[in-house]
Amino acid sequence: MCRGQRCQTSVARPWSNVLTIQGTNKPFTMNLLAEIRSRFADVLAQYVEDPSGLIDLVRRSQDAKFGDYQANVAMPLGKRLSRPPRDIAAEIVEKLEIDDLCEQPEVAGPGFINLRIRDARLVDLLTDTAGDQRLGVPRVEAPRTYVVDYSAPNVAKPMHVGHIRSTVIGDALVRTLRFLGHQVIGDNHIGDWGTQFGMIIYGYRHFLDEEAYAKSPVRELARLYRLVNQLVEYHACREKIPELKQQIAQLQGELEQSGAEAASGDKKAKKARRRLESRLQELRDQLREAEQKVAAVDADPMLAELARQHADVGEAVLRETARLHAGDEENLKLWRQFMPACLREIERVYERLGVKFDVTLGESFYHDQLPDVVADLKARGLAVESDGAVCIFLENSPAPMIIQKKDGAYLYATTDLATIRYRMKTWSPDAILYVVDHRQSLHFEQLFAVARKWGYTDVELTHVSFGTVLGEDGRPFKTRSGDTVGLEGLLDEAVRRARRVVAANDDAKPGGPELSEAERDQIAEVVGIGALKYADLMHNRTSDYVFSYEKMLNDRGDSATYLQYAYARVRSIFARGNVRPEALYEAGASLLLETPEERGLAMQLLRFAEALEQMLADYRPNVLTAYLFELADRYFSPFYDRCPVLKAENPRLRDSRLLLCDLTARVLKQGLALLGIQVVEKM
RNA sequence: GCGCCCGUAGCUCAGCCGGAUAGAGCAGCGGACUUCUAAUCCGCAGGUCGGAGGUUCGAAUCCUCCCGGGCGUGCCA
Repeated sequence: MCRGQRCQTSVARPWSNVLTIQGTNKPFTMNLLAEIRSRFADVLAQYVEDPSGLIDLVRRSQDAKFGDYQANVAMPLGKRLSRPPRDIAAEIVEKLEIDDLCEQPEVAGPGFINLRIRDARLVDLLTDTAGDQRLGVPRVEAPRTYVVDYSAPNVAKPMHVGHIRSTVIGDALVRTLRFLGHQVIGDNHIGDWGTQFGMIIYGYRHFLDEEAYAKSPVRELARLYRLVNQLVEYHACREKIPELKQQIAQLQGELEQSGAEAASGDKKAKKARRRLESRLQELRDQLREAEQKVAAVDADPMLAELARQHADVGEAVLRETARLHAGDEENLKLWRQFMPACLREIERVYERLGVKFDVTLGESFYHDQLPDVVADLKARGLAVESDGAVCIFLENSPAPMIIQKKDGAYLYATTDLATIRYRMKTWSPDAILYVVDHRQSLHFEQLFAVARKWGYTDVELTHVSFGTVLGEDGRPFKTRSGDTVGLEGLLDEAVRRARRVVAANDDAKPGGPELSEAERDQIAEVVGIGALKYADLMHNRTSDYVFSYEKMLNDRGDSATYLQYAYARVRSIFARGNVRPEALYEAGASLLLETPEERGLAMQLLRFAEALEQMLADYRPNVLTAYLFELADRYFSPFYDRCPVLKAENPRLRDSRLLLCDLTARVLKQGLALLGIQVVEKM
């Protein structure tokens, strides 16, 4: 495994067996918000039949001056019961049995109920949290079985930046679901049966450099893929260019005609004109791209000659692919020969990213099940032939789902259906999550609808969609020919930048550098990879993702680096003070929450479970990154700034603050771990 | 044409099944290192939440229309 992981060996361990919990015997795990909500549910049941809708209105307060939690239930109730909301609020407060947990609730404004957790309770709860390996995060009462379908690259093609999102988001979901006690099967549904193998097979037959292949099969296969792909594109582009030019000319003509109408000020004409213009621009971009690809080959005499000799390479590649699918022995043999190298290639990237799958069942795995899937759907009357293709027509769907082409070939819809059937039969999951970009939302809508009709009604099927990877120009990211931003290159760049910053920071330390070269390397790996992942996870996944080195490798502000640094600073307090966290617990250190900073930090630490629950409610890792950043920035920073730890006024206060430090470190570490991001003890 | 998504500070974004004064980061300005790591902290400035209506005690959030952008839409994945 990568070097980064070894950095953590001396990290604080949980020590739940050391701590004696005072005042309670129940095994402690508590989601504070959930507890408060359940108290309210009891009271609300007296007002409405089903309080579940109202219960969401019990939530965390935005501002400390409104207490820790607030219930906004009185206003809608007032409406429903035609009574003054403030009266209802007062009545609810009267009936509420929450005295053990909170101060006397206050009614404010139009009927807000503000709750402040009792300091003594806060101390108890946090003491329990400190003694808990799981940091107060309960295991779910009813564990579910999840299949998470993520990453899914096409093997035999180099992985690029577009693969980051699915991989990183999926990994975070898998880790977090598992931490909460669910059973999770992480499945990498790789593309291992597509046209790219036709390309490689063709390349292998015509352009193989045997010496290079013997030396590094992966590299040679990648070269063959790129070469054949370039030739195929060359011919395709050459064919397309006249067409494009004609379309452009035609559009220009239309545009000139529409000019007069638009000038008349008619709104519709103007709009139509704008649409024409943008379509024209699109075509021009396509033309420019095609011309560039052609020019790149023409400029290289060797390539140009190859292109001339292999004029029908596009057709030939499809033929090789079809032969593979038809079970041709020769091609199958080559496929089997290539696959291990291809798998090793992606595995190397996953290892570096620290991502592990439980199963890797790609398209090829389902290949021989496809005829039966189509036959079954036909037999049930779900699928019918139309224009020679086998289609499934759905209500409210703009197009049918095609599961077999008129030439007999299957499509990825077919594979996806076979995959659902296999997963249901094999694991009987309660939920299948597809971490796939949002451009495929129609496909999943149809897929899920068909699955329901097919009889799989008892499973949650969710498309965990995410935004498109955009280039710096704001256009959808595309690999420029010959200038691919490979994923590995990106990782290298991230680590290289991190290495520079690590070194600079270490050199600038007042007492002189503290890190060896090897340590610097380890830290750079953890920091670089962490920055990359965090940049992705911190955004709402539904937003488009603008690819930018600057942003992805951000090491300041709201970034993984900031959190890792916060962790290292906390840990350095223990190093500097020569304190083992375990010793605090053995000595029975207790908490004192006397300043707003200490209380605020304590409260935030207690909310870890809430953050995780909220993250999983919509499968949104950015909820957790936001929680962690808030913990470090809004709560820990002021504490660190104003509450001296090692130089606290007295030993009791010092120990209390050390406990807060330890908890902060553990929550940061655990939270980042759930995001697939590591920490280091020193940076 | 139809469908889905988006429009919030100069830039990048959070907040969106209605809640109290709309938040961060970056960039800008001003401060803080003989002090538990300055990859830091403290402070200042910055907004008609694309526009117009509507729903109501309350709208960035829900509804309608409009403007602007992206994506998808019968034989790619």
